[in-house]
Amino acid sequence: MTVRVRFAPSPTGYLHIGAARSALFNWLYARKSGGKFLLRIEDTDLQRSTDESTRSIIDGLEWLGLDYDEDLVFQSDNAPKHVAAANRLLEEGKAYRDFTPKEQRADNVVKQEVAERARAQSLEGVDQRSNPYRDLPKEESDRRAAAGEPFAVRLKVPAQGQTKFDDIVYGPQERDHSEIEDLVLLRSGGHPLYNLSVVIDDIEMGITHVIRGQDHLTNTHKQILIYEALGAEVPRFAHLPLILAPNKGKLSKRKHGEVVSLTTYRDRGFVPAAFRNFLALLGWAPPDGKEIFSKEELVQAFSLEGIGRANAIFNFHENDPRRWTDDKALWMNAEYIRTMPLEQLMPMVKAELRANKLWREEYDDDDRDWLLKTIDMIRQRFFTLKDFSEQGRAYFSEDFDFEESAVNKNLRKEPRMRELLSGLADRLEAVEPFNADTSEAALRAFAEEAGVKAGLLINGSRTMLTGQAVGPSMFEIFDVLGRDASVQRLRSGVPFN
RNA sequence: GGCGCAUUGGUGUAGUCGGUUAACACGCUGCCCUCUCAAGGCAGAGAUCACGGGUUCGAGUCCCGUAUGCGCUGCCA
Repeated sequence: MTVRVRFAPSPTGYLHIGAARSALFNWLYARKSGGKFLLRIEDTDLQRSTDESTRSIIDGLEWLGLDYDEDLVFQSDNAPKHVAAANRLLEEGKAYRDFTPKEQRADNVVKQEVAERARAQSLEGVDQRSNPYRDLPKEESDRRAAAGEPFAVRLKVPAQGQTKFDDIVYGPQERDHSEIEDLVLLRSGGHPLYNLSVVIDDIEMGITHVIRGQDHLTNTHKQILIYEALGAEVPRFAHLPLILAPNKGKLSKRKHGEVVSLTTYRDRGFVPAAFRNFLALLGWAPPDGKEIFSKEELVQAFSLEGIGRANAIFNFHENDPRRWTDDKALWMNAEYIRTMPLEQLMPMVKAELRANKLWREEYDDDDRDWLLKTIDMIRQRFFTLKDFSEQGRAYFSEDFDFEESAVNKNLRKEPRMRELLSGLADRLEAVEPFNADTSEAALRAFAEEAGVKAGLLINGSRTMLTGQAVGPSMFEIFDVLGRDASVQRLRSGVPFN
């Protein structure tokens, strides 16, 4: 049997990182087992679904490198099949029409209301099979329907027994039928509801393994009931632990903002492979404790058995811009940026520079070697791709900013600094050839003659040339920037004004 | 309220059939390197394995209970 799995997001907003991880795990399992990874957009909630959201889901998957097989499926296209299935169950007496007038609920208070009603019911000991229409004679039901009376269609859950399944992650699960209400399959407008739709679509698509968030663990029993009523084969289930906010609460856009959106990571300079790698490690661990994985290695190492059961906390710091997302994610990204093959990094750097008008066409031919050398030098201390155009700006443009603290520390403290640097510029101008070694020799000699520590000139030069107090070795900067730019920047009085 | 699931240092995780000082990574501290900052190397702080019982010669590992968190309990998905 070939494995067929799917990622089935509802297009009601950005792609949540938790959803992205579900997609990843499904994809990994499919690739690992030589199966198919399918994508289905669950747009049955037409009010809330948007094309834009669908677009962002597809973009997000592409960014993460998760390619899907076969055609994209829109759940709404299958609505007729869902209705047909419900009608079949109705015909077979496995479902019934509920003529109870529909209750209107405001979406924002529904959680609370539902919980309260459930509490009240459990206190009163309400029987889940007590719906008066459950055993309405077929003739009467047909007659009332034909007369145009509105009704919902509910599944006739057996009064006795229980549903069981063996979750690949959470182990054996069972639930008594008495705890499950006769769930609604079709609402009174005739629209199919989630639990029906997923099941029909999963059957239709030949899904063999359902890998999804743990929030569906208890829903699974209802869905199994539908599979059974339909006489369909029940797939295997693997539920994933949830990703929680630092306060152990639900990670939501409303509360936590952009950190939960996958596109944020793309827009803020993450390398897709790095984020994918980070996501894989949230709730899953390989047997050998390895942490850095290429896509292929990840596929190779992945197994459903390695998935943990406890929810994971996504540990970001809301009020600290430097730690705006999980430390480990940031570290992982930096690790990728400084160690990945340069050829793979370059297209991303090019896009970043281009977006900030720092790209020059010569970088593709005449200055290619210079660019590679420069990128290789500065990438060592960068955390995101953004750094190439921000912290790295001085390497690509004469128009860069001086950090106030750097200027104070490295330039203003020494009153003679301006003349010293100007003197250094004179020396560098005479150096032949001009490179890291010769510029170092020249600077050290000049420092000795002037009676100052080399470090003073080195740090001063760094700030003059890059606007910053930190960065690569000064002599490598001289080498990369070249004689002309170096000398010119040393003489510019800009930061002193 | 009911039902379900979970609980190992700040975070992510490892801990096989129960067996000496609970492991790794991120983060944190210090030292080395050094022109700065990283990286790298070294050292270190931080966990009575949620709590309470029990089984056992011995429990993070098995059993029961409690607490806490999360999920479900909807004509939302």
